[in-house]
Amino acid sequence: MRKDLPKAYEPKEVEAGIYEQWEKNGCFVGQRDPDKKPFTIVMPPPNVTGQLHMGHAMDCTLQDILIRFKRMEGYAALWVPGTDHAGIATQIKVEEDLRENEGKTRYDLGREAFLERVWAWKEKYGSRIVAQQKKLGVSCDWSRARFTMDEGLSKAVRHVFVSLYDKGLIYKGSRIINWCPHCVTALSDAEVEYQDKPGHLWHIRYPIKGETDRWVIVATTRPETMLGDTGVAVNPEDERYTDIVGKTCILPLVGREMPIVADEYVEKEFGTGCVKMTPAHDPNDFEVGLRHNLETIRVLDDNGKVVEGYGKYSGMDRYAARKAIVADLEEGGYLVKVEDYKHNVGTCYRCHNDVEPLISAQWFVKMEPLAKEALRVVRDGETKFVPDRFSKTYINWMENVRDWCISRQLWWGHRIPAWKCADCGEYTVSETDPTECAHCHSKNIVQEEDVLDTWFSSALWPFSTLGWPEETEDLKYFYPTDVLVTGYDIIFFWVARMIFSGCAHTGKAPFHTVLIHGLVRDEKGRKMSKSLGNGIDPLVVAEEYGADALRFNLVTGNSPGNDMRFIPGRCEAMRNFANKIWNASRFVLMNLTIDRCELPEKLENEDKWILSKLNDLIPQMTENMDKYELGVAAQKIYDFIWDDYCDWYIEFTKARLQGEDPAAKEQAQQVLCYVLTEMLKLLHPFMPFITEEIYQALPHAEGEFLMLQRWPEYREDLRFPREEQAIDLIIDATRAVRTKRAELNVPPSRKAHLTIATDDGQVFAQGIPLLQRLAYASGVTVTTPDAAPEGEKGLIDVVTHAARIFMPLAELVDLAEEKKRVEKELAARKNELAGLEARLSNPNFVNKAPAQVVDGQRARAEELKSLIAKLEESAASLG
RNA sequence: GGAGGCUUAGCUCAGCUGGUUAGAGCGCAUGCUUCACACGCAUGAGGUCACAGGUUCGAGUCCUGUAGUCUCCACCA
Repeated sequence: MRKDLPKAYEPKEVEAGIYEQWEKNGCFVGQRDPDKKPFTIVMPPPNVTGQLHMGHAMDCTLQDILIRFKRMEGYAALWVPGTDHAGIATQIKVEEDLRENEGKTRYDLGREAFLERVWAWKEKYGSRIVAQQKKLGVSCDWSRARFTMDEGLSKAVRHVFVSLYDKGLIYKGSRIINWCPHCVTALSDAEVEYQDKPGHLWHIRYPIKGETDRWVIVATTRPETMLGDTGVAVNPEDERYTDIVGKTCILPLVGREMPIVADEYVEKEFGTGCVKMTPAHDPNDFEVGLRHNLETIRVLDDNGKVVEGYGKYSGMDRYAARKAIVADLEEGGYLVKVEDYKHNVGTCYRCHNDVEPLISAQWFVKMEPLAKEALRVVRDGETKFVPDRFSKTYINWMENVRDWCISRQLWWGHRIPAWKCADCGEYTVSETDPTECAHCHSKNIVQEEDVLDTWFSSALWPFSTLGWPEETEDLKYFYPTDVLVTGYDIIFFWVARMIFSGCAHTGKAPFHTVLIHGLVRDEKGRKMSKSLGNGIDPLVVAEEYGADALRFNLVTGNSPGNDMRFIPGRCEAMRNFANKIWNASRFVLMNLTIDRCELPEKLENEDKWILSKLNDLIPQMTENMDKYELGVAAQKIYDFIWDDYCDWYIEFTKARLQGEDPAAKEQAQQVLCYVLTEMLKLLHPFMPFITEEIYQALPHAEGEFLMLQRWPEYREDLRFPREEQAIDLIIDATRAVRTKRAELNVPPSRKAHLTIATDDGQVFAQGIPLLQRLAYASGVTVTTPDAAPEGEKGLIDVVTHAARIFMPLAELVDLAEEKKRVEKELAARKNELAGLEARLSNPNFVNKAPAQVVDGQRARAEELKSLIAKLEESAASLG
């Protein structure tokens, strides 16, 4: 047993070693056990090339707390970790690296060689995030770690693709999609971020064919797209334009003849009421175009440059083209006016360049049939969001969900398992690579170049990681999983897609609870971001204050689903808390002569007091944990350890520990040790390192780990309400004495004899050793109220509801001031009592309020009466 | 345009299904080398719980409205 703990807790010295011990002893491994209930969490897989940031730290901490709690509760707990290949993000990083260091593009290398580079990159950085997670103490089962592009997971992806395709739920179609010309790929709707940007509204004249000096004036924010205009639309109700509907106008600079059509989509009030139609580059125009048979002419290529066939504009970047076109329009007299105009522009969530809507052939998942079941499980409560409000967010999105564009023009990812036949033009979609066209048996087939959206594979994460589509033992035992913990920012990207995927492919919702947390912001409330440079590295914090302090900070002081500000000062407070526990334990160990921690036969009042309070705490914490109120539970154990155990109980035991009675000494040690051990268990999910370290120093069975101990349970035999009250009286008295002494500036060294006049003589008599130490008493006399040393010279008294306590400190007191103070207190108490009595005499209150509340108020009224009586006596004695 | 959050002590935030005297951490003030801890101990100051109504015996908590603030979704050229 180690007793020579250093004076201050040094997390750096212990954390790594403890983690290694846990890992070496297989503490994290999820064991299928038919006698136990499973509890499963799958970790949201971080980006394989990413760094651990504060958001991950919070996410991991919450999961670790849950899984450690459930493990201690006796569940067969499994936490599956892993990483995500993160298509665009990773590919961009490698491409950047390639450009910077070798001046090459991915095309210079070719697909195969480029992918080798990405895999190398993955190997290099993939392990970094794992190492970082370990520093935080995460207790996941590393033997089951998965990567989204593992063989097994890739099989699952392929299986799902084929199955959806066969059901007609995956199709390839030409649609307006969001295109990022910088990343050169399609984006799903969810990957577009809208930003308010200042721009202009250009009013342009389009001459009407066959008429002189007549034209329509259209307003646009994107003049360069006019090259692709194939019509002009007005509102059918708009009387200004009824006569021109059906006529033809001529596109300036290009000379194209285009119809003027009437469509409800156009709003009369906006701009001029005439809208140029560019079906190939605007989703709304595309829809209008379909209704009126407008041509679809693409004028921008994949890189955002004007396509061939437009003279000098061809080859220009879209912004250069805009400039040139506006200049030419002005010169030709077509430009009527330019207004400043602020509008919302879609930008790429990766590179933040403007998204270019354009028509393109992409693969889609048909969402409507899939959304149905995904909605049902949430509406019916089979899957619950915590906090509940996020289910509204989810339902609202799912009800309005649009088809999911799943193809990405990237190389890094799961390549779409579809082969196009050069002869018949049909697709062959298959789980194994086909050698011939399934339709015409031609050998002339080519696989699609594109890969799948990253989220296509993450959507399968809860079951693909457990071996699906194979019927593995893990899948049978651990699936469906229990809780999914993630930030609200990826409810649509990820949670929603896991839910419908789970329902569609396994027939079950993948988890019953989604625990949503907020973002971690900086001290000023700003999002932590690379560009702002305000990110705080969790590992730096863990290094300085300890992983436990960081974890505790991340789960307390905010409520679920709300963003939290990361205040470094709070970490310091949590570090101090860790140190407090450390020193309390050091105190216990220094005084420990026993080698087993069992409750003694004989218990003093103060022992019963702490045991009773601990006993109360247990079911409360368990309930909080069950309701995912982790911060509340953490706060409760914090308060118990600091306020009850350290501030009072340890002080209480000193009388015995430093006394002469060996039996009393041992008895105090046993209770100290017992309560400490139980506290460590309750704190362990939150602060795993320090609790384990201390546990290892305390008497315990050889080779056992705290993390595998059972979560404490409520014990009927440790309920001591009477003793709890008794000690509360002693604490009240102690406080009253201390307050008075502080008011009078009496130094602790100046002890004073206390005379306590009380009806609870026995309680106070038993408390004499405690009072002596804590209330700076040189001696204590307990008498009845009749025998109070009223009016005796040199005595001043303080009052609690149970006692008047006389101290020989009168010479320090300004009697007039003292009288004022007592009278002020008296007035306040009388006021309070009056309020209470009014309530208690109200039949409505007495009849309607729960008995418990009424009794409580009656008891308080009695207390007040008793206090007032004593205060009156005290005031009287002051003359 | 639609939805949701937030507004409680100087600062950052708790406050579960309405129920005694609204809490914490930090900061502040005063005192303390009390033999676990100055990363500490003791004591204290500091709040008309954004505002206005309503429901109720009782509202920081529930309802309605107002103001400020933040976020998400949709997006009109």
